[in-house]
Amino acid sequence: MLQVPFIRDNKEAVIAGLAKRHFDAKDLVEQVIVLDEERRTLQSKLDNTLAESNVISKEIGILYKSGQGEKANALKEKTSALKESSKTLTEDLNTTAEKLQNLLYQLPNVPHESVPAGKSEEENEEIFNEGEVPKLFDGAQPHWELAKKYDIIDFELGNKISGAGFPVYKGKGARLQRALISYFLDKNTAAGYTEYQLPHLVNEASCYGTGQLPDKEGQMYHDSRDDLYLIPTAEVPGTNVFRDVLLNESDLPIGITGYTPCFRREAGSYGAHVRGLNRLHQFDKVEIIRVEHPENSYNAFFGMVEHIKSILRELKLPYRILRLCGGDTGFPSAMTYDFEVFSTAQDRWLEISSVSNFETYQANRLKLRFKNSDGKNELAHTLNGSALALPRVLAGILENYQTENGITIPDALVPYTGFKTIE
RNA sequence: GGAGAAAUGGCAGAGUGGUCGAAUGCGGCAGUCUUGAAAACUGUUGAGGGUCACACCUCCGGGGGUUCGAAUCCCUCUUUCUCCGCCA
Repeated sequence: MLQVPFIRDNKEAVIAGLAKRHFDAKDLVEQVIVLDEERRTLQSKLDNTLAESNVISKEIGILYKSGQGEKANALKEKTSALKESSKTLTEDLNTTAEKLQNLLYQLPNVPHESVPAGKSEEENEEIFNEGEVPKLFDGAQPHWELAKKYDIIDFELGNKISGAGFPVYKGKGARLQRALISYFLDKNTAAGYTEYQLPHLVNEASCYGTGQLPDKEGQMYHDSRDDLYLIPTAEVPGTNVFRDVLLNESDLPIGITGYTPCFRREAGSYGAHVRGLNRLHQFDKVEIIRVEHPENSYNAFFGMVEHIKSILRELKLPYRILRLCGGDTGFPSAMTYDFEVFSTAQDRWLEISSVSNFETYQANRLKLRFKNSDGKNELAHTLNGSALALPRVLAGILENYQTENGITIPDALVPYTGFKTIE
């Protein structure tokens, strides 16, 4: 959530910045400023009313103590009018504050100045590309065929047990999943991230904290009986570790990593691109999350990008990095880079990681602050990235490492799988 | 699931109707001392709104109520602890 004083002081810059998303913020921004003024006027009226009644209450106390009950009773009558007006003012204030809040929820983050304008994913820019696309033999297959051929993922069985989008991993497929999780976690902890095991169900406040609510309600599974949400990503419980937290400047930077399953309703998704592992209702992901000093957050961002590069390099997967344009950058993010692995058999790129700097946007909702060197409380910056999402990495491995005699396991994973091929 | 107790500042912990935004201790910050550090001593130190800055207002788990006045009394919800039951 953007901060009102920031909007007030940088009105034109905010509108111009959001225009890069093809988001017309002009009316919203105007309304925010008007409502905020209204809010402050009401607040100060209410404050004055309360101040007056506080003074009278004190007088009454003193009068009673000195035995002047009659005078005290006379004063009591004065307070009833004050009570009435403070009640009305409070109601007005709450209404105004709520309206303002709802407007603020509708404003996405202002993209970083380096983020190019653009409407959709077509305008994302490839900024890096590494790894060799293998020349596959004739008859190479997409991963869903390979999964069946080697009996390592059973989509039909998942259909029976749960429904579409809930695959069952079996034998070496299951082991490979577990290997990837351990491998990613080891890589992340070696890079300084602290491993966390986080809840897979979270409450409403946590969803507001990271911005899943109120916007993306329909994308999450919800247990209405206990009012809990299944996490769509470890970002939600992981970032809410820092909700309502006041840090010391010396605590920064903080990096945590965690493996969780992720649950997404994916309402509205359809078509050939959702086949196999490409899009699932339940999938596994290892996430990295950072809390940073505002001055260092972009260094940290590029550090995360380098870290993910090093993993993909070690797995020897062909990948590219996209700098997302304004229109494709997620609502709360100021800057996002996507990583995509090349799926040779499908002849297309698959997103496997997304690294974002949210600057203060999440921290403002979370109330995540640190005490800066002036002794003032200042909002921290939050960042996160996948390191990495499993299904499409698995798809990439299966497809790119296939041979006529089976699937070769990348060297870096062999210590984790305990086997070198799937045949 | 049943019974009881509790929830106060970064942490611990006093405070049962008015002068309490809240004693005290720890921690943090600044200083004295020291070559430096530690210890000791002195001072300082909650958050939000508001203001150029003050003033002022709000906040003692959340919400509601009683009262001229609530951390303190009442209702309710949530959470934690103890005991019992159940259980991976």
